[in-house]
Amino acid sequence: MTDRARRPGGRSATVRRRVLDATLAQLVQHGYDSLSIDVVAERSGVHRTTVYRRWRDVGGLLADVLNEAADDAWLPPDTGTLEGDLVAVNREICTALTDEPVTVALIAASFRSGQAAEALRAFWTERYDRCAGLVRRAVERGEIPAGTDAYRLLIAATAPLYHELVLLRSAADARLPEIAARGAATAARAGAFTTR
Amino acid sequence: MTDRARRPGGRSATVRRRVLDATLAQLVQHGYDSLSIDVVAERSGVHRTTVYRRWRDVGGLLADVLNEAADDAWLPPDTGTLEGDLVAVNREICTALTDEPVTVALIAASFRSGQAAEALRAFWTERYDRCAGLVRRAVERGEIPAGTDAYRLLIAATAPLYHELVLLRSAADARLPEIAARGAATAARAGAFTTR
DNA sequence: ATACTACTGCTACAACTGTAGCTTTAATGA
DNA sequence: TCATTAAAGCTACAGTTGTAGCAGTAGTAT
Repeated sequence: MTDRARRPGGRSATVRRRVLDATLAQLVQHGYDSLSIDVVAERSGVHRTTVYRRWRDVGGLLADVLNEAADDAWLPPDTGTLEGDLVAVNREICTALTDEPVTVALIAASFRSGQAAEALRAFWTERYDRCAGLVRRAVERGEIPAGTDAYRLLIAATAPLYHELVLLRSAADARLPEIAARGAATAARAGAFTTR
Repeated sequence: MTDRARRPGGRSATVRRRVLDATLAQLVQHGYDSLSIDVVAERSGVHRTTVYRRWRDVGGLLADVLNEAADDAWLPPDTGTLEGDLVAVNREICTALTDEPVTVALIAASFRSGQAAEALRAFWTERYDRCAGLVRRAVERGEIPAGTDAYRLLIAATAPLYHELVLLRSAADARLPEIAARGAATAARAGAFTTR
């Protein structure tokens, strides 16, 4: 890991690039079930044993893909109201869960790979941290009481989406983002997420 | 499946019993990662090929275990208030997710096995259906407006638990059931889950 | 009793997964 | 340019997973 930084254009770096590209391409084209070290190795032209050594399993591959993708400048939207912000965030989550295969694949992999579980946890923690500003703005506007626990509120707003789309696998209802956001915003206004 | 009913004490039935017992025992003792057709076959004394034929994969085994377990007389608690009922339900979910290995194992398996996914979906649908009575009582008491969508309310109350304990794998906070239930109940009282 | 049917047991095999040990190659630094 | 070193490539192998085809056996019906 540290060596890749020391030799940015070196062989290790190109190998990593080829392998991660192959992983994502395979995932997009043939789905999570088709992902295996052997397939990715073949597709990338990198030898099996090399992939096994550096990434250990499919979860490791996906974790690396996610770590790279997480390294962006994403910030939660600012629509002017708490509920509007939450709806916007939920719409993005909805898209990620229905259109992007990486997210669901990583959730699946997280049950079989410690690396994937850790990468996913880190990713979500970071995103929820960035969303804390959204809650702060709502407090400053006086929409919700000071002392509102940002994390609890954000979980309440987003968890129903994961529950329905990932665990229950219900048909994706387009109103889901609004309903979940409205519920959480309503509860927050009534002070249900204040810590003290 | 239908034949097992026709020959209740027959060889097929005893084979099924031995295999399901072995599956559950293995799961409890050594965890989900240790579950494989071969291990279960060895442990049950039933031949590998038989288990492969009848259950196909680990997801099939777990699905059968769950189907059997789901066939009980469970009813949601009646504490006299909506929030009390939701807290009680959440406490049960919390126990199931932290103490009982079957639930989490089935969630994990549901990403790799259609049978497991379907069994889980059916299980949850049934439980949410049974919980609808809890919402109806709250409406009759005048706690929440008529027209409240029971399913949405129940999802809002329970989803944060699954999100934190299964997906985020945060440390189990004992206050989680209360917080999630309070949020959903508060939103419901304010009419956030009414359909019309 | 006996034939019939459904299911289990058995053997063998093919494919996939993961690792060990060694050789070769490429990047680095003197 | 050349020695050093880290990482990639290669071969071979062991273990696991899943399947096909056939033989044997328990339950059912006449």
